[in-house]
Amino acid sequence: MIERHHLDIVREVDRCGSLTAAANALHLTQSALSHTVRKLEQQLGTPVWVREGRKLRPTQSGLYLLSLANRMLPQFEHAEDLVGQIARGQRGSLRIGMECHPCYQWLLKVVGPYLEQWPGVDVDVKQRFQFGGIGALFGYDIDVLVTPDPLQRSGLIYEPVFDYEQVLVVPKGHALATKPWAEPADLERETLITYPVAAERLDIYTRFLLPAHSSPARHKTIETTDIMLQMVAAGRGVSALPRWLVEEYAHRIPVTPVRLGQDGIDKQIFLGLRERDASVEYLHSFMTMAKETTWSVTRTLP
Amino acid sequence: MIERHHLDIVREVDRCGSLTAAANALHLTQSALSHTVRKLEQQLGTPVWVREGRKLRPTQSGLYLLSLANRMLPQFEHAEDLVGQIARGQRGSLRIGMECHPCYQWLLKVVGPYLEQWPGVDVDVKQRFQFGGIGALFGYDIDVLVTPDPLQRSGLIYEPVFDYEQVLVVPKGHALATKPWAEPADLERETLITYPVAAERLDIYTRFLLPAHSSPARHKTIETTDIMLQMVAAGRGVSALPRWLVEEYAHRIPVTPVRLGQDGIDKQIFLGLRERDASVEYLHSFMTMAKETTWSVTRTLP
DNA sequence: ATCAATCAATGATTTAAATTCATGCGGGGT
DNA sequence: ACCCCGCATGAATTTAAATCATTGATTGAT
Repeated sequence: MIERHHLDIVREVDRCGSLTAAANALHLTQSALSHTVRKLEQQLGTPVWVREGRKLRPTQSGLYLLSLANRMLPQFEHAEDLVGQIARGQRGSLRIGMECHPCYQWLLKVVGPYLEQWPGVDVDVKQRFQFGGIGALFGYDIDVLVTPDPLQRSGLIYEPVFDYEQVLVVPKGHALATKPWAEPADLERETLITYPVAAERLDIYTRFLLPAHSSPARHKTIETTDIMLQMVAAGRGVSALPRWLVEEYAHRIPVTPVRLGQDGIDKQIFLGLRERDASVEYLHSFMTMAKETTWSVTRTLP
Repeated sequence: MIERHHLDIVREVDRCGSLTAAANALHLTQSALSHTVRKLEQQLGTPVWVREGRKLRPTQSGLYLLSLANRMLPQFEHAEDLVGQIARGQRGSLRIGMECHPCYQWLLKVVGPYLEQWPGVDVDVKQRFQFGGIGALFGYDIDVLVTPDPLQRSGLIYEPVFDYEQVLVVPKGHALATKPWAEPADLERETLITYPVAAERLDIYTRFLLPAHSSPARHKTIETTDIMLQMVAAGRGVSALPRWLVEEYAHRIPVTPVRLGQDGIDKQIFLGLRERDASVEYLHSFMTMAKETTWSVTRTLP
């Protein structure tokens, strides 16, 4: 078996030109090196160096081992460096799970600066989970979960990252656009456009329509926020989104936010992660940056 | 220090799914593996697996080490295989030194079949040596020397590979072409074309012209055999080459061989190599094939 | 819920391997 | 001829690795 140590020896002997010098460089005695070399050579069945007087000349095998050492040792050294970075929490992969569709816009703003600060961390975003976001956390499919429902389970911890108001989105000039707030009954002649998720996870149902036993005239689902707002602007329906998101789009797309009910619907978004990961530096840093980013995002418009 | 053994462990644990199974596969006790793993982990400063009940889940570090193992271990295994081949003399590099210009044509015929029989051997040919062919042998710049001068030195051995007659080459229809042999005086009005080497190494000087105190009207040098013969055919001079070589070219180029002196000049070509290499299989095989090839080459024409 | 089976961790002991120490041998240089 | 210097080698020592024996924990079956 060729061991890493053997490659160390081959490289060092080549560098130093003699066994004795190499032994010093490797913090060994000349004797130890001599023994090791002899054992290696009889194991390989071929000399690694030919002894010409006091000089050593690498044989074919020696030359090959040298090239091997020059290829492999840097890989070992790089690996140790990398594992060290992982150990110090400076490197790893951060898989983010999203249970909050509109948060994608917010996430993009967090990830940009994050990638700059953590060049050693690869970020991935997943939006579909076979056993829900929490299952994905437990199953190590993701490392962080962005969710509005902080379901407490032992082994998981949550941190609130931002609050926002969920509002109705209507086209500019719509009848509701001028009212101070919308009533559930106002939606009974409207088409409601939502992301394609179960109704239980849509606040406009659970906290607005269902309590009033109302329902919209029709219900359409659309995957992406952009198209959704285009549809609203075109008068094809109304939707429910975070206020800050609507206000951000309002520059480009003629839509207006309307409060849902007199008191509005307030929401809170949490980051969840496994307890044992809480001390991992690059995960912790993501939490911190997420909260900071929030500040600027939710306040881009007065 | 990440050792090869550690990579073995990581790979085997991944393959087997448990420490105990991996321990068996590695012919170790469960305890030994456990100890080694613990030491490795505290050396790296990070766990390689997280223990979830009795299951092991690789950490980021573990996943990285696994990919490392899958890259590195095959290289080690391949290296051992290769060194084994070198040890058995089935692989290596064969650097041939040539001190005999026209022999290049002959060499080409040897090398072709040789490369087929020894797919693990790389062949290289060198024609210029700072300290002569023998110096190149001693200096390990070459492994085999093709030479007409078998200078005996301790540590070197020679084998004759073929005999041939060195002849004068004249254009077809030349005055000398019909004579049974040429005399030194015949060259006094001719241009002599040779390879660009010292006169001491040209037999036509040392064994033909100089003993008779003759010299040609002019002396030109040309590197390649083909051009040399083209020049001869064009009447620009005469040359001296092995008879078999001239006869081979005579099909395509209108030249004729003429004996040098009544008795002709007989030459012998030797292969020289270092004594300690004599038992290397692929070198020995080259010797054998060289002799065999000779037979067919020197007798291609009656 | 209990029990047996299986797996991992650990401490003590044994075994094996690597290293050192002391010494001999031989080639090169002065 | 002499003295370094570098490599080889055998015996002693130190260090590391493996085993044995045991424990605690988890899982699956009864």
